[in-house]
Parts: sequence; C-alpha cells; structure tokens
Amino acid sequence: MSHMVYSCLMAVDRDHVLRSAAALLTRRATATMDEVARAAGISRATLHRQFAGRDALVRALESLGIAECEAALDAARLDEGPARDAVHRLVREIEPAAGLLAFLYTENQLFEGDGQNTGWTRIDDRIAALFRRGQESGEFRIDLTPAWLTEALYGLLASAAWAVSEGRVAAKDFTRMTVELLLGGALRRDEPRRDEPRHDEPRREES
Amino acid sequence: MSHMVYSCLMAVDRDHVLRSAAALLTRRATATMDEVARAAGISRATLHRQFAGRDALVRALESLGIAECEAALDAARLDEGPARDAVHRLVREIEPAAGLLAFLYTENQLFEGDGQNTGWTRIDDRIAALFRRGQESGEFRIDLTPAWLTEALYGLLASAAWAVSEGRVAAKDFTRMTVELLLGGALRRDEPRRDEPRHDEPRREES
DNA sequence: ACCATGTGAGACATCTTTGTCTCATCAAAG
DNA sequence: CTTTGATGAGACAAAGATGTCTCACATGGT
Repeated sequence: MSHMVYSCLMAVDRDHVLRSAAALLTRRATATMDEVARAAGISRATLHRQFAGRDALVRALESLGIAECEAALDAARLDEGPARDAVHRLVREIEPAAGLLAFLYTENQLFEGDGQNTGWTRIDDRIAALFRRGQESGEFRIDLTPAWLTEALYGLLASAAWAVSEGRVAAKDFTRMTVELLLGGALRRDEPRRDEPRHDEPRREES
Repeated sequence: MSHMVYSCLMAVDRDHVLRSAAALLTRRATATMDEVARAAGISRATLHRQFAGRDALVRALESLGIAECEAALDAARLDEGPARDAVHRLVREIEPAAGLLAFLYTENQLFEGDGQNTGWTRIDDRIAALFRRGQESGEFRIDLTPAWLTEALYGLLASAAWAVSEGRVAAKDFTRMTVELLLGGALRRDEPRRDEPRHDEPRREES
C-alpha cells in the first residue's frame, strides 16, 4: 500500500522540483545540477533519482512548458468572442508560465533535436490561427504576418517576464503592458491634441 | 616598420573574430571556444592569443555590442523630428547588431558582475528618453512606461532577429515588422468598413 | 639566405560538471 | 520492534572545456 503514497509524494516532489528548477534556470540558464538541487531543497542524489540527468531535466521542463502553454490556450478559449479579447485572455492565462517560456525560448539547444518539436509547432499553429482569425474578422491589420505576431508575442512575454523579475515593471502590470503593446502599439490612437487625460481604455466618443 | 602592419592586421582579425563569434553564439550560446575558433577560421591557439579566455571574449562582445548600440543611437539622431520617425531610424540602424544584442540580452551572466553595467544603463536611458519625448510631444501613449517600451523594443529586436534567422520572417521585413508592431500594434487603426460594428477601436466619430 | 613573427596542430594538466556508487540516517508501514 | 524505502552526504571516475605549453611551418622583411 505504500505504493500509492509513494507515487503521490513523488509526483508532488517532482512538480516542486520542476518549478524550482524553472525559477532558477530562468535567472541563470547555466546553473549547475547542484544549484538546481539546492534551489529545490533536495540533494543532488535525489535530483538524479528523479531526473536521469540534466538533459532529462530540461526535457521535463520543456514538457511542462508545453503542457502549461496548451492549458493556457485551452483556458483562453481562443475561438470565442473578439480576437483581441482572446489575446488578452491568452496573455493572462500564460503569465504564470512566462518565466519558464523565456528560459525555453532561449534554450535553442532543444531545437537541434527533433523530439518535442511537434509540441511547439502545435502551439505556434494555435496562436497563429488566433491572429489569422483576427485578421479575417477585420480586427487585426493584415500587413503583419501571423507568424511574426506569434513570434512577437513570445518576445514580449519574455521581455515582460524579465522586466518584472528585474523590478523594472510591476508584476500586476504584466498582462496589461504586454497586451496593450502587442495590440495597440506605442502610438496614441487619437489626434495628438492637448494633454487630455487619455487612458488605455477605448472610450466611446465623448465629443 | 612592421609594427603598423602588425597592429593593423591584428585589429582586422580581431573584428572578424568578434563578428564570427557573435554570429555563432547567437545561434548556440554554449558554443565551445574550439567551435568559435573554427567558425572564425582560426585555431584555438590563435583565438586564445587574441582573447585571454572565454570570459574576455564575452566581455569583448559586450563592448562591441555597446559600441554598436551607441553608434546606432548616434546615427539615428533621436532628438530630431517626430519621435516615431526617430524610433524607425533607430531600429533600422540597430538591425545589423540585433543578433548580437539578442545574445547579450540572454547572457544574464554579465549582469552579475558590475563592470560594463554603466554602458547598458546609458543606452537604456537614451532609448527611454526617446520614448519619454514621444509621450511629452503627444505622439506616444502615456499609459505604457518608457522603461517598459524600452524593454519591449529589446524583446522585439531579439524576436525579429531570431525569426529572421529561422526563416520565419524575411530579412527585408525586419525593420518594418519591428517598428510597425512596436508603434502601431496589431490592431487595425481605420474604421470598420464591412463587418459588424467594432468594439475594439477607439475610433473617431464615424460620421 | 637569415631571421622574426604570426599561426596551426597537438600534447598536457587542470578545473568543472556530470553520472554513479556506497553508506548512514530517518520515517513510516507492518 | 522490525522492515522497507527514500533521502542526504560524500567518494569516485568519466567527460568535457579550458588554459598553457611546445614545436613545426609559412610568410615577409632584412
């Protein structure tokens, strides 16, 4: 009967170790297995018992990132409502995983092998499809390709995660900053009149 | 005297080695000194004669990146004309260095030491000042902080460099894609012709 | 022809990280 | 209490990267 307890504890520990490793490797991508172990509060031996090696750890992190991305994509219901709202939901859902994404995004080593590649392309396709839907519905401009918008979303997520971790941006502004820049850009949308208290919200014409 | 020829050739070789190293390390940040040497067409011994070690090489790359950034900032004349045009000039000037920037951006190892830090903060300040100027002139929206706009510019440059190197975006579209997204965002700016009434755009009174 | 200098090739020791091992300890289930 | 199993600590060798060295070769100036 200890098997149930065993596997349960293992799963919890495994997840905790993965989270800790993600948090550490996001900051220092070259961290040692020993550092990863200490960051997770376990010994290097136990770390090795759960993940055969550094390669397996990174692969597991990649799987975790893919799973969280897909979960965020599902939770965001990209097919419902206006595309811009779907983008907003997507960024909000994916925010907790942004740090991990940023790490995996720079771990170009993964793209040499072919293993997990299909997982990412599936995610890419779903996001690109969202942008394409927005273009076809007339919400998004058509002179920026869905592939570029997808790439830009990744870049902005990574930048935002980095900026938050560095304290340059408040954590509570993560979603708003990312979505507003991705969708609206830096330019003001109304005529540069006086310094009217223009805020981020698209207001109805208040003549 | 041979001294002139000597120093001249050394400088040329040094620059060539740095460019090659930047191009390689952009793709694989963990490349070996031996790989760097082969990529530059020289032997590991010669590489080590020019750069005392990997640390010195990365430091030199950081100096090169700072120098190219500052050169781009100067060439872009950020103080002249509309801020949006200045942003366009900046991206165009900085494009050749985007790959190197992307590498240095992820080399968080550099930020642990304090050495070159002032160089980057100077660059950050100049770019942030540009965005602030655009906000004060009414061109840019004020609900996105200059610090975040600066960070987003870095992220988009890195994303664009990566997307180009992966073939997902045409190299000739680099500047346009980056600037258009950073300034204009993904949303359409004109009023909705067909389709149902828009809910997203802050439109001017559609007569 | 002679020498100087940069270069490539390779040997070598060193250091770090990794992967595997053993052993003592501790907690929980029986 | 006993037993089972996970854990931590540490030793150990293997692998890889780095830094340093020597030596042979080529080039270019004297």
